[in-house]
Amino acid sequence: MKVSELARQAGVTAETVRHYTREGLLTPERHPDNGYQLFGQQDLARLRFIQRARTLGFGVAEIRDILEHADHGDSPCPMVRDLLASRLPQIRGRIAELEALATRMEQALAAWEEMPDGTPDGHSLCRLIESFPEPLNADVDAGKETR
Amino acid sequence: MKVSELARQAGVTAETVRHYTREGLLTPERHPDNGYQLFGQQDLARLRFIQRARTLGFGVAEIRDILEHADHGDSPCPMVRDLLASRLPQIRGRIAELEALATRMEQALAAWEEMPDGTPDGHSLCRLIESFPEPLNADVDAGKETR
DNA sequence: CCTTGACCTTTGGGTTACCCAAAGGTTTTA
DNA sequence: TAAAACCTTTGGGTAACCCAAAGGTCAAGG
Repeated sequence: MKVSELARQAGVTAETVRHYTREGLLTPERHPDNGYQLFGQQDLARLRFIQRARTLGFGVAEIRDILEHADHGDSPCPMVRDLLASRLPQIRGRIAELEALATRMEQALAAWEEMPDGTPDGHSLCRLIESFPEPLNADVDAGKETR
Repeated sequence: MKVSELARQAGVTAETVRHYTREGLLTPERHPDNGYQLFGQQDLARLRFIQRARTLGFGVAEIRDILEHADHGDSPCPMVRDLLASRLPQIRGRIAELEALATRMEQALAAWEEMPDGTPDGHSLCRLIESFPEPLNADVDAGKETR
């Protein structure tokens, strides 16, 4: 099957399939005449594996490593477990950060009630923001997600 | 003061200051002789404002808009509140996703106990991952953070 | 006075997981 | 047979910085 067909069967976009192919997670054959990429059932299984792994928080590069191990006949499971174990606390930490962020946002919105808009006067831009505790030189990137 | 001085006083890297300057959040003067960027107390206040705003989840582009409003004498507060209000549910949603991710990871680690490593055999790469429910064509990007 | 080391500048590339547009070849279908 | 639908590769964009390179500037010590 061709790119779009595989993509549809797995429920992803053709671009995503091409991306995984570029990254070496999928290695389709080429139709000798037109150069089209040809995928088989194996590739579909692989792609579904990739999706599950993504669901578990693995990155594309990590999944490539896992697949390469498996392709070499080595069990990737120990690696998988280690990655999972080391990543989990990071995720928990991230959750705590976002929780704190949400709390700060709620506080700001609540404070809004009893705070006038006030045109910026050179001393203040927006008290809503300025009345917050200083980041105090710590890790200040709690906001903004890539997704 | 120069870049590094400002950066140190605010507790960020010089690169970050340069980044904000490139993005137009900071507009230092230039020393006529050597072209060095010169920042004043105002810039320090501005940078601290930026830090607080980042803490509240605002993006650099948004902060630039906020600053521009203020610079034009308009109160940015209404904008700030709207941004906060619209972003909050997204953050909550993100937290729920990560919570689900952490739970899946814990399930996987727990399942590890009673599952042999098993060399990949063509039918299975790593049951630890494969025994998970299919993403079922939904939004499959719950993992991986940029930070 | 001059050398070093610390600091400044700009430019350009990397990070993550894709998305999207463009230009051009192929296949399918009406 | 011509248009619609799909394929290919290349290159640029996203968010918020980090880092290296090449080269100019400045403060202090010998």
